[in-house]
Amino acid sequence: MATAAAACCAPLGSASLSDTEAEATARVFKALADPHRVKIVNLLATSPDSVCVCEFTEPLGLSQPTVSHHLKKLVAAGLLEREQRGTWAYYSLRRDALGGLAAAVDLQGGSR
Amino acid sequence: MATAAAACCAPLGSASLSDTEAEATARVFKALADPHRVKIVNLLATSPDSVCVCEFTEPLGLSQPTVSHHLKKLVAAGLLEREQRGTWAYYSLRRDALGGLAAAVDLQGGSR
DNA sequence: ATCTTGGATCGATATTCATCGATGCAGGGA
DNA sequence: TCCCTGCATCGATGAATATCGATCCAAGAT
Repeated sequence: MATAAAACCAPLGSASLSDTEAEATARVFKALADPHRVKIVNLLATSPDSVCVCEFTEPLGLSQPTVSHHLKKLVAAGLLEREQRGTWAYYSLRRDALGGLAAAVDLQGGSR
Repeated sequence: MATAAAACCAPLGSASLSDTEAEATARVFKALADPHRVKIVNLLATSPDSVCVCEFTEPLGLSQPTVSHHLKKLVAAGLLEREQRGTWAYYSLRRDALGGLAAAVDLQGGSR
């Protein structure tokens, strides 16, 4: 049985995916189905510390409300974590969730 | 360095993702950002042979044009392969592409 | 208390997308 | 040749989404 896959979504190679499982899996993919959100994840993946909202707007070339919108979607998908420090909001990558997604996509380890 | 990641898209953990790379990666995720397409991939992943279009409509509960629409998106993303056999069109899973995606998502192997 | 600043929410808008009926098209009989 | 069948494309429609300006709220600082 897979280990981290349950932390994210059902593996693509599982015997028979229920409609609910397919929806849950699609929801995680949908969170990553935007270039800006891919870049957010990439920025967080390459940063050792959490990053505050104000540091995203410039590399993304987006307004602050739009950045908040994308961050909210990634948090809702379980891929990011939010932490408030005084006036600032810091976001960090949930690397276990990303690992779970990788396991769910991998047909070799995730299912068979 | 990663091996199969290039066959799909740039890894999420790469040093610095360009806008073009982020778009390419998001495009693959977008192909899987639909419950019906997730189920199509799951059906193909659990089937040893390729599957013809007519076999998808019933388990998906979709009309034939809609199924063709989804299949076309998955082929365009490089995840499926199409083969014509007489009157029928058979689709199969490109398991190497899915493996490449898994490698791109995996922060351990894909980038570090 | 007032001002400033960071960030979330709201409202509006333009674009993308999923879905299906109708149609077109190619291949295989009869 | 004509019909039938499987599949792709077209056109239309309703829903979801990305984006931003304006606004609101909370937390410090003066």
